[in-house]
Amino acid sequence: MNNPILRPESVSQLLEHAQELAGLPLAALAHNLNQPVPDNLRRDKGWIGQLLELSLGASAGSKPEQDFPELGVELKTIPLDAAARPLETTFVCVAPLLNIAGLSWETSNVRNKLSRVLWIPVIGERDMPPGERLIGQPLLWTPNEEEEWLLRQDWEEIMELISLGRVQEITARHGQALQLRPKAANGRALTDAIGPDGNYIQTRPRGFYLKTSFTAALLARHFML
DNA sequence: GAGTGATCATCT
DNA sequence: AGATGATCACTC
Repeated sequence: MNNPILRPESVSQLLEHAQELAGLPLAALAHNLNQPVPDNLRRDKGWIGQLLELSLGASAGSKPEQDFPELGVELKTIPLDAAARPLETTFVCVAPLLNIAGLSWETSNVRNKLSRVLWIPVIGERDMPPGERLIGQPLLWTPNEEEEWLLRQDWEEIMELISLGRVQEITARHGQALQLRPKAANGRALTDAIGPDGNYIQTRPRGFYLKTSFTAALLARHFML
């Protein structure tokens, strides 16, 4: 077992730690870290992600930054079924709905977060107890030209609609790789956005998510090599 | 409320 | 069965 708590000093060290976890059931990792193991994720949706953050020494917190800012790496766990297909979309970051005039893809939060991602697959069906799910081989990924092009097209299209006051028209069907969906504590959570007439409206906070077809493809591209 | 970690619950 | 829209826990 690698040393928890210590922050990795280099990307290679981080990757080594992640590789040492491969094959381990989540319950074993949790026990080593003195963490409770829930029977299901219904009330602990972030349990797996937070367990891996703790194990790999990621900075906890709610700052809109990468998990390892000094390394330029974002950590993401991704649930896979037995066929290595993603069971869920991947949350990237919240979407700005106001003051977006000067934003560009190059400086966007989406591009920053996805510029380098350490993917930690977690294998297990939805009905499998979290503790029994297995940690898979990690993948350090940077979007290739085609992937970045796709992400950029989607981001620009979605952001244009938002800037035009059409956020309420955007559904999860927009975009090939990236999609916009609600991201909130519940349906009563509201925030300001631009309305159809250029005025302010109240709407649900939104987040950018990677579609499963995109993450499935990027995982396949690497693991089939 | 806004951000982090995400999966749940329901509809098609 | 897979995707969409809704929701859970926690921190600040």
